[in-house]
Amino acid sequence: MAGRKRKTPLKVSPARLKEKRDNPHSPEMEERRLFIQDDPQLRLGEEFFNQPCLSLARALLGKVLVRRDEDGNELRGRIVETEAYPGGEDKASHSAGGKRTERNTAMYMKPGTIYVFPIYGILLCMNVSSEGEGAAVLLRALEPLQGQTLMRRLRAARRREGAPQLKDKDLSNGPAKLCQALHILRCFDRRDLASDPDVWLEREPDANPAEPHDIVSAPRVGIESHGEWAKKPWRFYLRGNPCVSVVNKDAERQYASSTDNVPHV
DNA sequence: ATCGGGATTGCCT
DNA sequence: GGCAATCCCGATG
Repeated sequence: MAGRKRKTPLKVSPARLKEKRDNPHSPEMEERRLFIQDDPQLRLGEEFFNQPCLSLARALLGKVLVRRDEDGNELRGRIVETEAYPGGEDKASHSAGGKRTERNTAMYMKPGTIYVFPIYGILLCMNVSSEGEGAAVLLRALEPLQGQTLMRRLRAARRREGAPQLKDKDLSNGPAKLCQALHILRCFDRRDLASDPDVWLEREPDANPAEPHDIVSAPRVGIESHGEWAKKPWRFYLRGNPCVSVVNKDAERQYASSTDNVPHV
């Protein structure tokens, strides 16, 4: 497929965009989808992943995770929420204290390596290794961009028969949900995002450097038992995005916007 | 060989 | 908001 480029970015007010996102069949969403094409220029290479854990966790926000299945269908979701697990002293990390096991091997592999681990029996979570010994970033939520119909089918497998259809924003708003929606499997563990044919990352097709992301940083979720480490504000998400799994109002009050989290008043 | 717990989800009240 | 589901992994004996 030839890489068709959009001439002018789609301009929609945030409130309007939120409304549109909830409707997968709105003209805006259809148009957005049409402009998404397989374009090698967009794929992120190994240099992108080679940065410190917290830095990578922020840099991943807005990037597009792409999954190409065996029939050539491409599923796309924009990363809207991540968590950093730098390892070392961090008790919440699978690599705490430099611990190495069969399961967490991928955390020690080169930046850009995928770490997939099973949780609660049936579910999976996906991480991306960063620079640093045993450091990785957990992907927690995506905003579906392409392939919503297939995502809905993949997600329906675990749900009660006759349950109402999932809204777009509920397809991948959680770490295990995004693995289901993009058909990320256990066998993807230890694969390289920079070179794998089935899964990769792309830049935002119409990112505007003049408008940096409004990033909220908050404590990570689901690790309350790890004392002081549970308080570190190492979860990052795009403020106001409807696909974020858990909104932290305290964190949003405490910090003004932007990419640097300068305390506000 | 056994045992305890987990970076969650979905359904029920 | 509560709570069961579900099983693999890693630690321990």
